[in-house]
Amino acid sequence: MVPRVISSLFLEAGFLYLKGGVCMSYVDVFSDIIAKQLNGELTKEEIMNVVEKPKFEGQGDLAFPCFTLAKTMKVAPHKIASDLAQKLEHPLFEKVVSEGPYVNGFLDQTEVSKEVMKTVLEQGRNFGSHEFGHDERIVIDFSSPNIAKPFSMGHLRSTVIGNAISNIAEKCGYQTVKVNHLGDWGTQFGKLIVAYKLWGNEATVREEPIKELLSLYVKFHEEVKNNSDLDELAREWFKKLEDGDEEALNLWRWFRGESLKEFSKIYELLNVAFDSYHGEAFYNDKMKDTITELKRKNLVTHSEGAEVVELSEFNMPPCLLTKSDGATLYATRDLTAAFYRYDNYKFAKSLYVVGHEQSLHFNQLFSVLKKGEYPWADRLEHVPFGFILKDGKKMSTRQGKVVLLEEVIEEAISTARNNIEEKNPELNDKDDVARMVGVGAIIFHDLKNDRKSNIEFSIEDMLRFEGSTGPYVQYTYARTQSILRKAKLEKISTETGLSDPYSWAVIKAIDTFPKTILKAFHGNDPSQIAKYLIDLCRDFNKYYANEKILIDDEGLEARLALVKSVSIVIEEGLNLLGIEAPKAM
RNA sequence: GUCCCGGUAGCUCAGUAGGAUAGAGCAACAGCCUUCUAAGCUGUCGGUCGCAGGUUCGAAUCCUGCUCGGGACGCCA
Repeated sequence: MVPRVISSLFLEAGFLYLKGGVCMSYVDVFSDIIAKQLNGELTKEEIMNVVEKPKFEGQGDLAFPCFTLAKTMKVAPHKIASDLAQKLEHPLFEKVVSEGPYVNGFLDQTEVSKEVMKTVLEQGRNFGSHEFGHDERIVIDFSSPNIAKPFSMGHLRSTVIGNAISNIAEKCGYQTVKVNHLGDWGTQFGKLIVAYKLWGNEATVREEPIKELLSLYVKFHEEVKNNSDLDELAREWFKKLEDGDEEALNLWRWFRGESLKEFSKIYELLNVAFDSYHGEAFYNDKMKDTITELKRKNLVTHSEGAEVVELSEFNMPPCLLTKSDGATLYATRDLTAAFYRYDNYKFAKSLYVVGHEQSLHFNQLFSVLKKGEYPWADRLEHVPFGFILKDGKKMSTRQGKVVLLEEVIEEAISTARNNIEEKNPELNDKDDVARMVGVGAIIFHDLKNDRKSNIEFSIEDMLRFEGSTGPYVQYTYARTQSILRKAKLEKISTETGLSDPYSWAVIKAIDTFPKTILKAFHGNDPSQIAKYLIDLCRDFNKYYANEKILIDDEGLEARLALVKSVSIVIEEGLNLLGIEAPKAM
């Protein structure tokens, strides 16, 4: 077995246990004592491979299935399990029993809970952090809205997914470069300039820039149906823009500035910041070099007046670099950006958080770089996500079918505000908390499901604050804070453990946090953390409902240690998703 | 036509290096606040895991075919 597999298994095991300076996992211990009884029938590693979590409550904490053993030993699996279980014992295990073909191990809850809480309280916010990133750089291209178009629900996905992936990467020891690759160049500006010159006027645009520019854009697409000359005109104006025509450039600068002002309001609400706003226009004067470079590598051929890179060996259509009129294309700009980013950041990974409808485009992009044999070509990765659908169909800017993110956020905040007035009118900082909760609801709603699946737009779902939602997690956090305030303890000791079934579920959940972060990182999948938080909160709320915490007895400190541990993990988990945790709500 | 996603409870979705009796939330119904925040907790109802084969001791999970929905497929981004 290769070392990487062993180390990943080791991390997967969870339950890290320190004794005598040797880091042991509970899976490790369990597998070890089984291996010793099997006299070489299976190695410890093979056993670790199949050890799993029992399916049902009351079946213990670790399970070893005996099916494969039954084959080689030619003995019925339940017989093997019961023989084996009788011989297994270890101080960390309260008992080991067989159930059908499984050997189930029960951990000593008092000892393990003490260990877990101690680790969390000592490490605090660093609990769950990893160091394998070694400060290498990951470039993340995300959000990337189009100038002169409204910030739609679709851009929200890229923004919150990219932001969360960035936080998770940092938690794993990487440095991140967050790039907002603004859609501030392209034929759409030709269209917009034409539309503005034909039907627009300055005063209206100044008053409500995004709204007016959008309606001009929509009008262009309506008119072009009856007048195909408009398309040609738009192409000409874009060409002028690329050639540095003053009138075109001035309009472009104006539209871009107004758009950025609007976007920054949204980023402020979402609490997202970028390291670079180099959009497509930034690469305008660098594209000649790209084409020269690709020609130097003999990659460029001519086809129907256009310059392309043939990709038939990758079973893909060719990648177009220039149109027959000489103007560049989307792919040219993305290639240029890839070169620029590698030269400037020497990234270990470069991610593109962009909708899955662009999968072909990115595959072409990566294939061009592979064909050019750039050694870093395989460090680029497309992180696709599904659409936000309206009535089962993709929303289209061209037809004006968009839902504006800012309006949705405002509505979420005011709903949160109403809830506060109703449920907790004495609360301080109502506006601030309402903002955290409203925005948290929207971000969580977007992140809780697999990013690849399409989402049917539903304002009702987004404004739901009960069940598997952001506010549910935030509420659970507020509960922990309320208890800790009332307890008035300066330092919580972890000299005693816990052994009731409700706290045990919480302890086991806390313990899987580091592993959940690994899973989220490797899959570029923030939903792992969202789902984890829901599970943790459910376990904690059950504990809260069934065990009285603030009783002055010998178990008080252990219970408070649990509450404190939970609060640390929830806060950190929410922050990784880009959500704030209110102290009260 | 080719390629890429997806089909699990009425709705929204978890669940894949194959494992025990398929899980949540919402909705519906029934309970729990003189006791740590009821944005919570508990219970009831609810499923031929799209269809058909195959591999296996064992398949929602792996393979093949089919079907349905969405998307992409040279001068848009």
